[in-house]
Amino acid sequence: MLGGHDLGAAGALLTREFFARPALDVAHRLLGCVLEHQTADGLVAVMLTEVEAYEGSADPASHAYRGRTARNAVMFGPPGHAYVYFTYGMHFCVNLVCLPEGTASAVLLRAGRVVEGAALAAARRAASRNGSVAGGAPRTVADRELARGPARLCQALGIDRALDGADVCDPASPLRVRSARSARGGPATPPISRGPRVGVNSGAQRPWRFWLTGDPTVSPYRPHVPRVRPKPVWAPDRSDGTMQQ
DNA sequence: CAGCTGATTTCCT
DNA sequence: GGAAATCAGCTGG
Repeated sequence: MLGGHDLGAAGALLTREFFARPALDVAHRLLGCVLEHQTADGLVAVMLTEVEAYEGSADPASHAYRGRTARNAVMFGPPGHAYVYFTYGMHFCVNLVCLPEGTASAVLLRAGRVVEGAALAAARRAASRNGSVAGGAPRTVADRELARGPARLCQALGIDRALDGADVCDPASPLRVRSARSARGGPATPPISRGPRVGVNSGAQRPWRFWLTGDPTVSPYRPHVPRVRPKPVWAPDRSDGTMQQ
């Protein structure tokens, strides 16, 4: 939707105060809010449908559990900034920092519904697949799959480490968050479900994942499963008893 | 749909 | 050196 005039229901930017509270509090309030990223290619916006709260020093599943590092430094900074990290050698995930400077809680943005820039989002998602499709029909990405999962959400929005530390409360920032549209004939508070966080080991019993009940863009739940030994084999005996690696 | 596996690199013990 | 806040492709039921 292009903003012609009087989008009365268009959400205002979330304030610093909104984020200056515990992550558990911020998490469920973020559901229904809109994350948007403006780039030279255009604007992509998603309505958040799934989030997870991470406490800092008190939460063994948090990246900040063992203190400040180069990677997680932004989490210890002021609220309302994006903490973007790189994982599994290929994926980015984005969090929004909570609580005052000095503490390190944050909310992981796990999924959303694309509400603007769907064509650009789909192009980014498809491009990450194969770059160019030779001869065959390009695989299309279903609308509901565009931002279904934390790494997919970052792909659809074009988020990477360059946005680590971005202030999402600043109107001049390329990455911003708008409040949920107030009820205009709709329910003021949609039904929210909660359950254990995805893919975490320590602290898996804490039900700190929140999502919009029944929303098709919410990612499927996967419990944490440690991978088995990757290389049980070694080079045949060469009589010197040495092994590679 | 459930389940398994490879990809790929950064960070920390 | 190993695990990681993941995803896509493939197999089999």
